[in-house]
Amino acid sequence: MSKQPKYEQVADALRREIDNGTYGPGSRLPSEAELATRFDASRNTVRAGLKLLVSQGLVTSSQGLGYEVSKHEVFELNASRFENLTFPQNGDAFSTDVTNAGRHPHQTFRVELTTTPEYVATRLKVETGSRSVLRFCHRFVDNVPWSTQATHYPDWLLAEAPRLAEPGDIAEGTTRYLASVDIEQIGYRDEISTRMPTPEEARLLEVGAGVPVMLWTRTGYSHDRPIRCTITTLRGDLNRMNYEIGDLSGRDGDESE
Amino acid sequence: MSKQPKYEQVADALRREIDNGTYGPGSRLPSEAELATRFDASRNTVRAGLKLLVSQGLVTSSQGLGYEVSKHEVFELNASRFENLTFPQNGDAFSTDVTNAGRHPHQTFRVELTTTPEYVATRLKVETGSRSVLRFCHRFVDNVPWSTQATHYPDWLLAEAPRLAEPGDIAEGTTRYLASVDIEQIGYRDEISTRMPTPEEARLLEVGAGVPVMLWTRTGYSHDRPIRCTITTLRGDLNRMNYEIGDLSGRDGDESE
DNA sequence: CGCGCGAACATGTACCAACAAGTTGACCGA
DNA sequence: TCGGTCAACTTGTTGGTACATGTTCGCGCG
Repeated sequence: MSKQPKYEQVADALRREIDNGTYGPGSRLPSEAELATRFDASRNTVRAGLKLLVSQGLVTSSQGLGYEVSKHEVFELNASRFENLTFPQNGDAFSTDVTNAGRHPHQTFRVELTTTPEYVATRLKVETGSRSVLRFCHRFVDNVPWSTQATHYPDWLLAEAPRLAEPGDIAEGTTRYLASVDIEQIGYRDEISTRMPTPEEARLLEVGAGVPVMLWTRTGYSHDRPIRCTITTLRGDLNRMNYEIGDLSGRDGDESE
Repeated sequence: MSKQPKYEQVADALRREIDNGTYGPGSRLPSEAELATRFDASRNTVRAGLKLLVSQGLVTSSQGLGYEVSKHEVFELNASRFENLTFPQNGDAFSTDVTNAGRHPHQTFRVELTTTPEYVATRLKVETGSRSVLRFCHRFVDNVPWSTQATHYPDWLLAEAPRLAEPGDIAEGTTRYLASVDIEQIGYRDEISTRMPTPEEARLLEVGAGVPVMLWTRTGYSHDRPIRCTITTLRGDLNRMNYEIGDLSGRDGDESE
């Protein structure tokens, strides 16, 4: 019956104990040495089992401290609400949302002129190799890295909206600014995918092994062509995206009664 | 300068060679022994480096065969199109979409009466512990596991739509059937999150380490209350979700000219 | 009192060895 | 020719050792 490798048995036993609350979120697991004794296994074998749990995002490890059971607080992103169509995800909206949730927002901001990456060029319908303005944002909540956001604007747009290329925030928000020069975003297309972070992403978002990232690409359209492409990279363990479509009058029945 | 651990150097070197095409998608990496010689490291160290790449989803390993560079073919899910509101993701739609993409669809199907899980009960606004009909679907494309889908219908709905509890497919699709008994889905709320698969999910979807799953929950509403809750578990490496919101007439400008 | 150093303990890295188990292909016999 | 066996390769599992490095805490010295 012991066809299952020993390190998997270790992982399964610990997973069960995490699930049933023996080790709650935030609590520390016994040390590798203790587990080795308990399971009558070598330290290497126990480490293999723990590595499994780490790669599944259940626990994290830190040198000198031990293994800690992960806790996930999920932040909800309402991606389809009308506010987001008119004022999509500008820095102000982020700060407001986070503050409303009783948390402390923080972000760093940077503007560059770059050659358009192919992924973005396809979506903006501009030539690969053409230039675009990149407005990049690195966001934190309570000093925990939360997401990065890179918005590209095609260079033809600069003739009409030169302030996009200026460094620093646009106080009224980019969408409102664009509307003020008669460029209105009247629709968008979202693409959502997930994968493990690249080393660069792992560094920016400070995620360890076992935490995937969610990639959210929003391409915004004016009446006749794409005007922006925003790529948001979110920590998968901290975010959930919501879309509400159609008539949801029956949604909050228990609250409205 | 060699502060970086050797196994990371191995991983980085191989990652670079995968990125620049030295090892293309589907090709095999040199064996652990060869890499050990090349990097002047022990087999264990090389294995640690390879494990990193595996956990990042870049390569897969199989006993007796070696390491293979992953290839990702992404399947697009259009989640916000109107068809999906009226006929959301029934088996027929899945088969049609996949066949249109020139692939071979396949699915197994099962109907159960279960106690409603808390996650679902919250969304259906029924009491935890109440019963619901679970219609479960395990889907394959070209015999590769693609997704699982579990749709729960609250038990009060059975009085009006008894066929939901019958085993086997509903030929015209569940949404159309519900409409025929005057229960129309007029809106829905989608929630999307991502995480590493549980062992159970890894088994059903045949994903190895390094491939996250995407969780897609759709709660459908009639005019006055939730009528269904669908939880779809998708292989993260094979799927991308799309939402189109607002007016996208400018989207396909190059095609319509 | 406070500061620093070090002991004790945690995980991280790196190596070695041996055997288990899956895959492939060559070889040999019927 | 066909079929089976086996050698030679692959990765998987498990044990061991040693030392590096990060963290905590208490002891002792200034």
